[in-house]
Amino acid sequence: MREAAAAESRPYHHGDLRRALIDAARRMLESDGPSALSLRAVAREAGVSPAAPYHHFKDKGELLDAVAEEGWDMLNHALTAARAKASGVKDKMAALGVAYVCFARDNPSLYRVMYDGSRDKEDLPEHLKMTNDSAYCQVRDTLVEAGADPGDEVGLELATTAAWCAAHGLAEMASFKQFDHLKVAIGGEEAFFRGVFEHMKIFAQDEPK
Amino acid sequence: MREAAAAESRPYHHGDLRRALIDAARRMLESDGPSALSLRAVAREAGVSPAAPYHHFKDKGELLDAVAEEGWDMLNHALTAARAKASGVKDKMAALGVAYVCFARDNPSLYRVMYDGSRDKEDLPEHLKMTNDSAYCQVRDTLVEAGADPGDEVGLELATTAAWCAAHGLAEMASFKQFDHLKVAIGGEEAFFRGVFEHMKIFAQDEPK
DNA sequence: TGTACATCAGTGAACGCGCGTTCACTGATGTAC
DNA sequence: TGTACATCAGTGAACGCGCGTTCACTGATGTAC
Repeated sequence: MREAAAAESRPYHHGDLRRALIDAARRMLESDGPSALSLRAVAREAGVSPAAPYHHFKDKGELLDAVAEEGWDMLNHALTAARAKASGVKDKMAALGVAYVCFARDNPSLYRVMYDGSRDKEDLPEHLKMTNDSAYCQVRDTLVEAGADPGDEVGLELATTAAWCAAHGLAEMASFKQFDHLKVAIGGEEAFFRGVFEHMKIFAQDEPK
Repeated sequence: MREAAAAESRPYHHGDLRRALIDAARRMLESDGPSALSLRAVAREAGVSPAAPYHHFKDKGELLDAVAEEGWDMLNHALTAARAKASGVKDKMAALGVAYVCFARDNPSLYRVMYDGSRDKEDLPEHLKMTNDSAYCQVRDTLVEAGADPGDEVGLELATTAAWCAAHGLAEMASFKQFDHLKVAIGGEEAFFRGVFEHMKIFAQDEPK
């Protein structure tokens, strides 16, 4: 229906099929989940023949990579916004954490594709650490602002990693029904996120109360 | 080869095909990854016709569930052992965390199947919370031993969730090459795990140093 | 103890399916002269 | 400004593949008498 209508009005040359394919992929992703993301289905959704994508992507993997990269960009922007909006230095880390988890909640399948792609390569995208406004660097810089010692490289990397792991862990867990009653008891989903982060000191041994 | 040999000596009735199928699945899982886990491939690996598994499992999902459940059992045992072995109360939480991450490192694909099954149902297995020696309960009880207030139900659940998320996050991250240099700098993988956990207080706001 | 028979747990062929990818093709576009 | 031609970006049919599942079947087992 939708595709047929698009096909009628579309000229032989699409204009920006690459863009259209990525958009189609993201649309399908959030409506049908990652397992429904076949190259053929994406072409179908974009109203184009199964062979057309090969003029823009070497193979299915390359399309997935493009989708994932857009996801990382979106995540960066979400964190930038959260960081800018947070009032005090003290609040910034929690704000980053909540923004991270909200991103995953709002784009669950995209989030999955981002990490699946990385897992296959056994490495996160390079630009995560290299680019200055990358998500990783924003967490690290915020930690420094909050008082972490920028001279202690290993310590800082560990802390950044710890924050990232915590956020990722919650991001993956938060969608389980198991926690619904907790969210209610606490007064909302964001409060739940903050509540979890507040307890993240539990593994610490060096600062007994 | 292997299957052929097995087929020669095997009688018409297998004896315990259910067990053999789960074993075959786990073998394939760790050698070829979760995406290679088709019902047909499992039957092949077990040296049996593609239709045979249907006498023991309703469908592919039921086999996967059985595999996942075995995974949860193994995780429970790993945590029990770690908890028993840890010397002081203070060390137990870290020991649990490290044991959790090591389990995921040693059984990466099984770990994946455990959570994938849960994600589809949007809920973790029921027995995770119900059974007394479940992984979840062990974390919770250890927190109480370490001084958490068992009367504050919500707080305790939050803390347990926080610990679980932290461990899960690290478990998924730890396999990325990105962290190899950190592991070296710190002096080993386990030290890296402990180092990350030690920084897990970073989201805390209520206890400024 | 022997036998008829129901039941259980396999077989192997077949079903339809959607997939990723390739191929020879053709319509549209842009550029050199 | 007009035209020949190379290049680009589509088409649609076809390839081989492995999948989950079903089916009619058969060999092995166990049980009632």
